[in-house]
Amino acid sequence: MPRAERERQMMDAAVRTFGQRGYRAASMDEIAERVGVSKPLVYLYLNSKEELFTACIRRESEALVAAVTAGVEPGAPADRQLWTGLVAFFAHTAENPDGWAVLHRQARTHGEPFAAEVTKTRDALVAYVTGLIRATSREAHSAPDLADRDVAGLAQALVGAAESLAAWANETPGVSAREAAATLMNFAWAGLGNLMAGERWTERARLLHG
Amino acid sequence: MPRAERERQMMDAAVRTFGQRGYRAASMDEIAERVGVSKPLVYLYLNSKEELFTACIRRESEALVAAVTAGVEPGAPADRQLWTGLVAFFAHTAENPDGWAVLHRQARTHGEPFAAEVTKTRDALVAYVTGLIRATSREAHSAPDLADRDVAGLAQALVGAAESLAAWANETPGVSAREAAATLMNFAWAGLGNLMAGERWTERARLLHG
Amino acid sequence: MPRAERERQMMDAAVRTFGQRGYRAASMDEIAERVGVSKPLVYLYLNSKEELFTACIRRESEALVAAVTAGVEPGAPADRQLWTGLVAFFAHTAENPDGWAVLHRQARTHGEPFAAEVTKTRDALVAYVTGLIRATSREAHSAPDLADRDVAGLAQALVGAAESLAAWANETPGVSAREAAATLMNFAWAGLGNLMAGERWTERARLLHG
Amino acid sequence: MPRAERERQMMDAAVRTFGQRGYRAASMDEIAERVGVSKPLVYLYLNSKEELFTACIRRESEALVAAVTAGVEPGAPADRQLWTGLVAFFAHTAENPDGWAVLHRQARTHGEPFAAEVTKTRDALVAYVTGLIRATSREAHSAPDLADRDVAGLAQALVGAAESLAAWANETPGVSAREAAATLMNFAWAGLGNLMAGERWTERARLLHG
DNA sequence: CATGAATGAGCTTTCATTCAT
DNA sequence: AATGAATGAAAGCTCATTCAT
Repeated sequence: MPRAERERQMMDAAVRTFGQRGYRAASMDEIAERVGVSKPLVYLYLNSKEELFTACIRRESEALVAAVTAGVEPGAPADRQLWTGLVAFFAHTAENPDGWAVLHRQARTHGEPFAAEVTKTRDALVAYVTGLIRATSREAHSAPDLADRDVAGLAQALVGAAESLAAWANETPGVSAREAAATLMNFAWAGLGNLMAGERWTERARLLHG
Repeated sequence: MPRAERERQMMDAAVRTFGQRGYRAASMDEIAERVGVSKPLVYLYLNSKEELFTACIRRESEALVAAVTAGVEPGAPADRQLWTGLVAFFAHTAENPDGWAVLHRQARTHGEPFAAEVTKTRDALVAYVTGLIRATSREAHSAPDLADRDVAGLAQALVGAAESLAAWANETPGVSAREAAATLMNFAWAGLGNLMAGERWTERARLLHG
Repeated sequence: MPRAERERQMMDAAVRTFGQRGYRAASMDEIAERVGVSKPLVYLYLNSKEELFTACIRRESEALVAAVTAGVEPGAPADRQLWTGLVAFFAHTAENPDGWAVLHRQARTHGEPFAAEVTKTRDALVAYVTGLIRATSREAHSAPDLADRDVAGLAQALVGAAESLAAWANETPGVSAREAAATLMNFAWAGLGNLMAGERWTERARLLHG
Repeated sequence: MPRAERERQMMDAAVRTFGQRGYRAASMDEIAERVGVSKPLVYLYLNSKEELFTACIRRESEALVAAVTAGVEPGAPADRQLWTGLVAFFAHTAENPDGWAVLHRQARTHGEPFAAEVTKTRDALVAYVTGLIRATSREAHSAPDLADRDVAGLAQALVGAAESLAAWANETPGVSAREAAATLMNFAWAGLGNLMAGERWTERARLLHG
């Protein structure tokens, strides 16, 4: 069997094992056994557990970014971009639960150098969402400028909500990617719109019944 | 030194160690050393690594719920309850980063029986938020009823956004609990309000520029 | 509580624990707990696990020898002495299964210095049986003298048979001490008698149908 | 070195170590060191201390049964079968003192699941002896039938006597297997013969001088 | 392209034993 | 007469990693 194919098999097995057991609890024995090869071959191709895990993180990061990117129409309005991006995101996490577990749970839980690796990807997604919010802000030019930190916080909130909904959608039978995306759009978009319009919730005057 | 105090010290050390290293990577040696006692004493008092971790999860869960509960005025309107609850939540996670790491990251990452333990607490918080959304829905009685699953998804999104913002606030210097809470209220409340009013974002007719 | 009484309680608990678990598997914790006292008290009174076990062996040895001795009429004929001694032996082992387990199983299994301790007692019993056989030999003075080693072997066989029957009687419901003793007398006595009479089993000419 | 041979070496070392020290006191370190390999290799091949001990018991059981079986002529008269079986038994235990210690002492002393394992083998031997006694009873058809329990007791006594003589022969220099077997035959056979003939020792009328 | 054989280092856990009171 | 607090030492077991082929 050619090396490239073997490596792919190994990464597949590693993603499943790391995703289900975690970095520490996963054993190289189990990974080798899942592939049906001997452990030395795994070491020959992928050098060490740490490198293997890092490679998994990188591969799954790239796959996630590629999936989301493929789902987005570059020139479309911001809310359309967000919508299609979210649908792609939820579809991808639903199809790759172990890969998503590696990125969202395991990599961030097991310290350096893994956390840094996945943080890069997450920051890229947050930056993309930040850009969408800024773009909206420019489109609705009547609005007062949002401070950088506000935008950053909003993007974090949106991405966190998406992550939470991804887990919820995977656990709840029958929730489709579109449904999860719709839930998030309904939840988020009006809030963003109001912010653009300069309306804010405050302790004194509450927006809803104000 | 009396047993009760030693046990508290041990739990403190355990929360720090588990929070920073993860369940598997944390060693009983390190925990004992942090307390300044020998390992057998840790086992004498807390029985096993698994029980110790479970005890940490339980203690931190109770502390978190207690902090949020203490921050909420029971009779207040839903948005006020959400606001004060969020401030309490962000304040607590900021003051107890390791406890929060144990709950949010480690416990959910290391499989059963730990995940079940923390899921109970998270489900309780989600249920509380669900209740707030339902209460809002009743207050704005003009609105059509939201389906159960919609409410559940919204609550998941809100809790996920809060979790994400907690991490962000802890990493970003100078972000206070009130600021994090305000970001989330602004993000979320108008969206909820629109939903109550029967307005939804759809692919065809977009709310924002509609 | 007076020391003597406490020591007796401790020995009782130790005999039960050692008898059931073995020397290594028995823990001082368990023994102390069975008595309902703290471990330091056990050490204060009995010094160490090794001394405690040795004390158990000695106490149970003495109790066994005392029971058998009490069952024997000194002036009686050899077979009568054997009979009453066996009945006493089987009765004692049935009433003190843990003590018997300490002597027969545990002490001989766990090396020096314990094996030596119990060997002394067993050798005394073997010597006593040897004496009975010699006495019989003198009574039946028509017989040719038995070699020392022959007598020693016979005594070993008899004692081993008794030990085996003790275990069998304890495991088999409804087997009384008298029944066990009768089985052994029937098994052994005629063989001894024939030996006294100079008749031996040989490969060529078999006694039974000879 | 090929695995099969290493495993044999390990079992040899384990039998020696367990036989001399007992199950609990034997350490995997010592066993590994005796073989001249590292501990992990022992675990890789034999899984655990418990499995290793069980494997030792089984191997030694089979070896013992094989030795005795090989020594017996199937069609021969009962006393001849007993004689040759005993010679084989004493020869085997003399050649394998550690294996015999594992079976006779250690396995029966350290509770389940080991006791059950060796009990199976011992019961098989007892059953074989029981068969011999029954066969004798049939050959001497003039005798009244012996009750099942009587036969069982006799077989236990005979096997116990053999076990005791095995230890004695191993400790006493110069006692051959044939000599030990002769001692036991002389001791036992006449007793059995008398029983077949319906003569029993009783408290009142003693056979010997009757 | 691939593996059988092997290990150093580290982990959780247990236990006999002591000290201060 | 008695104990709560504490530990040094060792055991069973696992795992990432390598060497020789």
